[in-house]
Amino acid sequence: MCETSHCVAKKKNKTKAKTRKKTASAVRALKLARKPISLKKLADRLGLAPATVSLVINRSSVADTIPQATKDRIFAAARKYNYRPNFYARSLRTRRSFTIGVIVPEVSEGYAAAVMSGIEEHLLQEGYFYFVASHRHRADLIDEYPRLLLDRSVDGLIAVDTPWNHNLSVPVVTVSGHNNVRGVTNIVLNHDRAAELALKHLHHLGHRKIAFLKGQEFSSDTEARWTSIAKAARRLGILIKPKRVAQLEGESPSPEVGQKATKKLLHHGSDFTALFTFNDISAFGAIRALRDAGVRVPEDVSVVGFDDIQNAAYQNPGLTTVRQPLREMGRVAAEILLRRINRPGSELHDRHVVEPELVVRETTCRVARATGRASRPARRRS
Amino acid sequence: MCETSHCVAKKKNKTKAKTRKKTASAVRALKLARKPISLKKLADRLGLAPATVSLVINRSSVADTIPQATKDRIFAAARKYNYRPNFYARSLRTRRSFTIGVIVPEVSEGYAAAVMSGIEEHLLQEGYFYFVASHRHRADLIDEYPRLLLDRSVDGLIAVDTPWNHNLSVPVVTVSGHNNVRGVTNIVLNHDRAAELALKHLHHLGHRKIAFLKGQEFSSDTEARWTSIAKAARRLGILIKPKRVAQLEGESPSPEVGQKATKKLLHHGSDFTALFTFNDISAFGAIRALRDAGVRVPEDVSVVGFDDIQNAAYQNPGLTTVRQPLREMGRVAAEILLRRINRPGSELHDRHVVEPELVVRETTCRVARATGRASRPARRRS
DNA sequence: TAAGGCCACTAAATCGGATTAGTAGCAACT
DNA sequence: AGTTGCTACTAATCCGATTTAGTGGCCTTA
Repeated sequence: MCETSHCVAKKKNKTKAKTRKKTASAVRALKLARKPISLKKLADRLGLAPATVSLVINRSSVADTIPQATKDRIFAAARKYNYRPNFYARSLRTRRSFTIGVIVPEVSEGYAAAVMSGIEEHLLQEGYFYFVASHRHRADLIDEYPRLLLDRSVDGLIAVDTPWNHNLSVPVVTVSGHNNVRGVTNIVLNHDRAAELALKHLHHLGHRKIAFLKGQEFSSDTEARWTSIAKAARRLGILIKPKRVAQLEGESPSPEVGQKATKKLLHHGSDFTALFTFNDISAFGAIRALRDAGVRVPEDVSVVGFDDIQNAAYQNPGLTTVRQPLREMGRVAAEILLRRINRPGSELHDRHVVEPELVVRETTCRVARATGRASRPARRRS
Repeated sequence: MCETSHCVAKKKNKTKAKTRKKTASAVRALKLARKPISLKKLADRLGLAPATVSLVINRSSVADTIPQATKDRIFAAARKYNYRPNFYARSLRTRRSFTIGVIVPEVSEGYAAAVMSGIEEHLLQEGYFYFVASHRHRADLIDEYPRLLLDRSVDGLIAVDTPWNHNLSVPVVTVSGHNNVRGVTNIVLNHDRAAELALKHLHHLGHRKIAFLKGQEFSSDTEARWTSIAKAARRLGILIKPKRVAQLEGESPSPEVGQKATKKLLHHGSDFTALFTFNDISAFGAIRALRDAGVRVPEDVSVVGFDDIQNAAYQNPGLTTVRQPLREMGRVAAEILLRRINRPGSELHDRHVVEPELVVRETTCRVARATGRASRPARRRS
């Protein structure tokens, strides 16, 4: 099957090379492309049975005894008439679609986009295509899309940052899903390590009063991340005061949610010298809120983000953040999924852990010596 | 056909509601979902012919004379056995896939992601799914993907920011494509207006020495944008010195390319009080380069970006930029495409123009009075 | 010369629906 | 009594491949 698609791809390239030379044949090829020739007609032209042509083109072992001369004739004709197998007919028969479904909260947002990029890289290279469905955290869509995708006979599913409790008939891999559903492979970050990296960094810089932006309820990373933070904090002797914790609220993938949460923190007179946010996007908003309140970053408050999305590096100041290897997570997800699709028997790990990395830029610095609490009482504008 | 998918969707919802109540039936539904029942078997159970069931389920007008009682029986059975039509069988017969292909340079980049988000919004709501293929500016992939997608029997194609000279057998809509291929609808920004907005703004602020970051060769907007800028500059009496123009180079979708180009500008001793970049991403890089060279933004050099991607507003300082309604462009592209697919006869406009909007934030300000040239001779670090 | 084996294919079933032309049965009308 | 018309369906073909179980012809070998 895989061979088939390769073969087709090759054929096409040759056709292309040819059409480039002659305009006349290019036009013909174009016309033919309009209404592709069917296997049956191709066989007719060749004076062979469809079965023979099919076997040869698919390099089936049944065709081993067919002389090379005939095979060549068949390939030549396929090229000449620009034969392209009808995908639906083939899928109908083989019950394989070489298509997978990808479910994300929102395409236009850095996190999912980066993961998708990794997914795509592996998938397209293996001859698969993928459907994207973004649910924008709407419960009904989270429920419906898996079915809709299944209706489309996807060979497998990848759910990114999406709660998952379906038990489907096709292999499923989740990225940062934290539900334990049997048969689902989870690609997850080592959150313990991530929390440790961030908090150790802040601790080294002298920070003790650390505030947190906790993720939205619906984000599947929120719980795991928070548990890890609590653990790491305890280990380092950092006290997490409820007053210094704000939860992100709202489904918008924009920095505003971080800005709002931070405003709330400031409003409640919480004092802190550092802020560890749930993701980079909310860090951007947080920095904006801090600046608006006359708090300097990092002189008054250090900020550590999470994810290291595209332009975290190009914020001003450059954002210190915990990098998730998002692209890699996507790629690994695709790899594992394809392996499970193509080797159904193979043993199945229910999680694959990837490691975070601390990227120190310019939003963190040593806590101000004099007071030990750099943040002045928040003075909110407007 | 459309009705069909609606019908199926509705049916599913009901099933769902039911399964929620009883766990037993939920399990059964699940088991059935594993190996969906076929139309033929369903018809057998009903003691009817497959044709009848098909006609009723698809609400064909041929079934008008069938008594409601029978129809109800059929729907009830479909629900009970969780009948879901095989998508490939159906597509094979009807030659409609309710799938379209979207070709973008790179998914994980703000521009394409925003457009995709708009595309998706309309598409999914109309019962379509879409394949994404990102070519990363590789010529071979730009050439190959349309064919590959066509092999998958997509009903139409949307090409985002991608040069296009294919003449395909399905409707095609491009977003910011600037090639004139017959039968292809182009969604384009009013670049004349965009250039005018940006330059007038800078002109009003007293800027006369304006530098430009021109887009990469491969970006399909580059030419049109540049032509518009030249026109607008002439009208405003702004002289465009070649020394003040740098072209973005490299295929990376990261701010680095803007940073590099700006460094070059500074390195060549170009003096300017404002910089108009090709897009926001490169503006981020440019600001970084300026700051690294000890040039303050906006006090020494004003910067205007282009696109208004997600966190342009959350840069520090907030980026003044020309907004493209990217989401809307995607949505319109999808709308036009579906219209062309579903009403092949309808008249076909070869372009649809959308309007830009200037978003003034904090990277532009009045040119320094004293000298009329705010930028100090560039002193590069490292 | 009968049996066996190989070569080069092919016939036919199948995947799961959509669709068109038709038909059996009955009532109403002329 | 025959025709028409309607109701309620169905038979059969088709979409375009894949795949299994052959098959006819020729060459060996015992």
